[in-house]
Amino acid sequence: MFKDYLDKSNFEETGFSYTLSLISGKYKMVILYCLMEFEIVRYNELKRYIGTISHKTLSTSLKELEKDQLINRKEYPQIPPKVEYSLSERGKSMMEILDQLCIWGEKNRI
Amino acid sequence: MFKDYLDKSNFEETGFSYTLSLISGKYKMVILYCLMEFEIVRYNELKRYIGTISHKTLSTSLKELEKDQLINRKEYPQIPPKVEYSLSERGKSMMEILDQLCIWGEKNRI
DNA sequence: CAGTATCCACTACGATACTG
DNA sequence: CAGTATCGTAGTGGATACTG
Repeated sequence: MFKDYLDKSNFEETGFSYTLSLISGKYKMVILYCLMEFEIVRYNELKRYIGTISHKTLSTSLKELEKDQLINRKEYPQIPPKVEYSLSERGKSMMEILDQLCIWGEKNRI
Repeated sequence: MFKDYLDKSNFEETGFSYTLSLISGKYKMVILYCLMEFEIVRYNELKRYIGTISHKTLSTSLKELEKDQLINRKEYPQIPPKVEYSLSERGKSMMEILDQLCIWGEKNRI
């Protein structure tokens, strides 16, 4: 799979680079991780859970994750507003792969 | 594995975060990838192959990859200098996992 | 050949205030 | 509650020149 890079002579076009681009950013993986654990989470719950994240970063990260179809956003038209975030099926399938990285990291930490 | 995060309440401490930290940076994966394909590569070969990378980035990336023991650096004491880089066994084992991400990316590109 | 050193530019992110 | 807008900062990478 990696050797596709050679043929294309452009790393940006590989599936690997594409996958990484989906999770780049300081908090995207943390967000995905929270959604995996809690399944359905509201905006402020997420903010409280992660703690150190700013509104701006949480907001833009969620928008990008939604655009990349890794998460679902469900908005309830009511006052006060209520929005629930959850992993999409696509997001879940990616998380399965990423879990392997976690295992490697645990085993191979120096 | 991911749920270790919950127990630790600190994403930075997870194996996942650790693994990502090893490959963070614009070109580290590209370098690792080149070493996987060509096996033994000299500094300027690497530079020529990657093309867009600057000396500074290539130099610091190689140093960090070496420090993290993902690559080997072999220096021949001669004039002009000759240095060969290659994947370590540890590096190879990580690349096997990362290849999965490549496959996912190819299958799931939108 | 295999790097360092220096300076500059860009962007990601944080803090804070404001809004429907 | 669930965001957006604005401003400021810090770290990452690029261009270029220099060296053993």
